[in-house]
Amino acid sequence: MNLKELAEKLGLSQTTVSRALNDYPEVNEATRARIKKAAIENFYRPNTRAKSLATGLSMTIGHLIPVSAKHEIVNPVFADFIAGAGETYARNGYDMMLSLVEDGNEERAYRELKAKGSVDGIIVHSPKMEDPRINLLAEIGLPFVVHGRASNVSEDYSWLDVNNKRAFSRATEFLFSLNHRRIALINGLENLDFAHRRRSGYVSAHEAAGFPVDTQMMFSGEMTEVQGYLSARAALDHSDPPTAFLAASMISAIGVRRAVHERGLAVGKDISIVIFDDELSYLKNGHDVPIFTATRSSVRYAGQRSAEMLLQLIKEPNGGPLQDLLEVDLVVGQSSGPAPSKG
Amino acid sequence: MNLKELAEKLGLSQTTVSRALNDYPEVNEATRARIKKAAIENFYRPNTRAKSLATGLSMTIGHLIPVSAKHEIVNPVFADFIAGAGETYARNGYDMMLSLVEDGNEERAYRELKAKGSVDGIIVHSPKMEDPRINLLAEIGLPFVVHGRASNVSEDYSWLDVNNKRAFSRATEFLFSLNHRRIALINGLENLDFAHRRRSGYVSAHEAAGFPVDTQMMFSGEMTEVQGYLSARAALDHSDPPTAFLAASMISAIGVRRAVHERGLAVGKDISIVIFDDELSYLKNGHDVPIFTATRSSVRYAGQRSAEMLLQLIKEPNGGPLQDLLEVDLVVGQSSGPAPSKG
DNA sequence: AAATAAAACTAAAGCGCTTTGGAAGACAGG
DNA sequence: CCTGTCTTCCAAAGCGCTTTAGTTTTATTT
Repeated sequence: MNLKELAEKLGLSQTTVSRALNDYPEVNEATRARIKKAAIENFYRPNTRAKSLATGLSMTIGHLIPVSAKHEIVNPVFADFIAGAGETYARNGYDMMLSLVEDGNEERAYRELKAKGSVDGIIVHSPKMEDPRINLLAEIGLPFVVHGRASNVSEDYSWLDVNNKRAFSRATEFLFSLNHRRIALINGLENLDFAHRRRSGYVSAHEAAGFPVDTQMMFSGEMTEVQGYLSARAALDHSDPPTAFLAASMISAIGVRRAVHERGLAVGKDISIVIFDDELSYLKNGHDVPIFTATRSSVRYAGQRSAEMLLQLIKEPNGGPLQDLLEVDLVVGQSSGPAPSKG
Repeated sequence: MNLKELAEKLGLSQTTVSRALNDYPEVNEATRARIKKAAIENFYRPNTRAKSLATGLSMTIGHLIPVSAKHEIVNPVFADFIAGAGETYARNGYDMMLSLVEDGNEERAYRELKAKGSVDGIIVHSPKMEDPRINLLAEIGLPFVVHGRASNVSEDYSWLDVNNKRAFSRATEFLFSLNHRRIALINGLENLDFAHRRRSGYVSAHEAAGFPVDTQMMFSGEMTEVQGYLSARAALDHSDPPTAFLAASMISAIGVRRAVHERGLAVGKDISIVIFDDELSYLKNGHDVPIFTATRSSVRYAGQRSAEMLLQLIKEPNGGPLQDLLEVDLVVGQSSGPAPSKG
């Protein structure tokens, strides 16, 4: 059933029917009611493509997921972020389009999206430190919100980020307060902006406290279980091993824990672990008592907020860049304790 | 730059330009070359909405993710499945649309998708045991492929599934061969079809071997770490505790391992764990030696294959239902060993 | 009752593409 | 030179909607 058929059925013009359904004022309330009733009864839904062509709005948001050809990893926080964003889109009548973009193809992909008119706005995932995509998108003229930030970008742009630096300095300070002095950092890939900020939080806490940082205790890689495991093993193999680990995600930490157990060490006693917890729905940090002591911030909420910001930006393109910095909670769990006294 | 402008620039009609770009024969090769060159130089991309309206094809595949309002969990295998499917779509010029559909809203959501004309086909995720969506989709008349199967469905439909039953009977038999007789099953939600099949594999292996099954050793729930942990704890609390666990996913198994460690038991020695491994990119089952003994099947590949099948189905709607049953590998890792002798 | 304003409706254009149905030109055969 | 056949191009319709510009009907005022 399309508009024409519905209009004929009602003995009205397409114009009136369209206006009635879109709540324009110039239509009698009685006829509007009649039209809406008929629309429901006939399960009429305007064809999105036609509507989109007529209005110039696609009512679709694009999510561009960078995939590196080398390490084909899908960021695990992605699923929960999408779930959050998806809720917001659904509530506002927007669709969500996903594109996997290979490293190096980004510019073409973004320009194409604009040229093809398939989205009204974009969420940028996993920004790199100096991410060319941001200047590019500003140039292209598509509204966008970055999940995270990029460090050395000239443009003023819209973003939603977690205060990664503060999260990691707090976590580091917390471990200091338990007398840990040798803390291994299991970080994400440090060409990604968030990992860079986390590292800087870790470093600045050391500097503020006057404790030395040892680059040999700083590990960086994909945030996988295996990477966490391998890094932790390397750290524990060091002649002066750490008494604590600071892990960038629940997943890395699971790898760390595996390495620690393998050595016959007890988590929370011999070795403390503090993590950054994105509150992934399938990897919750325990049910009552947190498994890991953590700085916590819901990535699902981040998805929701980012989506809201983007829709706002689409509605008011000159509303200026929107920015939101989420603070983390520090929750104390079973994985941290005072540093074992030497000897 | 749209078609009209490009045509004017070239001093040709829209018809000719359109035909040249779409490789229709009735255009001189010289002019075709000239047109294609100009298209590239001007970064011309046909507007998808207009094209879609004209052709009646949306060139978009819909993925409908069921989300239950109660347990807001996003299936973790989803990200990798999407990554696989996304590759295939990109290669074939298709876009991917994601919709989160709340339990109970499914019928409306699916009919809407058809009525709005926003997709050419659908991938159905997480089929329940008697999933009404399948008959519904057949009725609606949208091509679809189910990732998994539904058990009691009258229609003959297209699906791609892992041989879950065989995977779990093999895993069970493997544990039997190591003299385990008391094996706890940590399963997914058993109203989901795959979990049902896995259970039936576990049960049938017991029956074939003549060993009794104890429903108190069978656990079912969301496939989260916490659920794995809680189930394992309950199993170990039993007066006659298991010597082995069969876990439906890497994630559940991580929870199981946590519970086992908590009791001071050693995995692979006191307690064996065998898992079903979807080869999630961020939760690989070890790097050289597998962490867990596992039945293994790549969900990313499943995504790729499902997408290929769907595109095939769209191309040839009468190509009959396509079906593919993937077999698993059994890989032996560090988490399994002979059952400890009693006393 | 006529004049005016407001309300309720409609015809048709337009969004950017594809595609149908021709038309014009080139070329060959008789 | 005429006819017929290809080849190559084009004008215009159509996809299903929104929206502009305009018309008719109803209500309000004088």
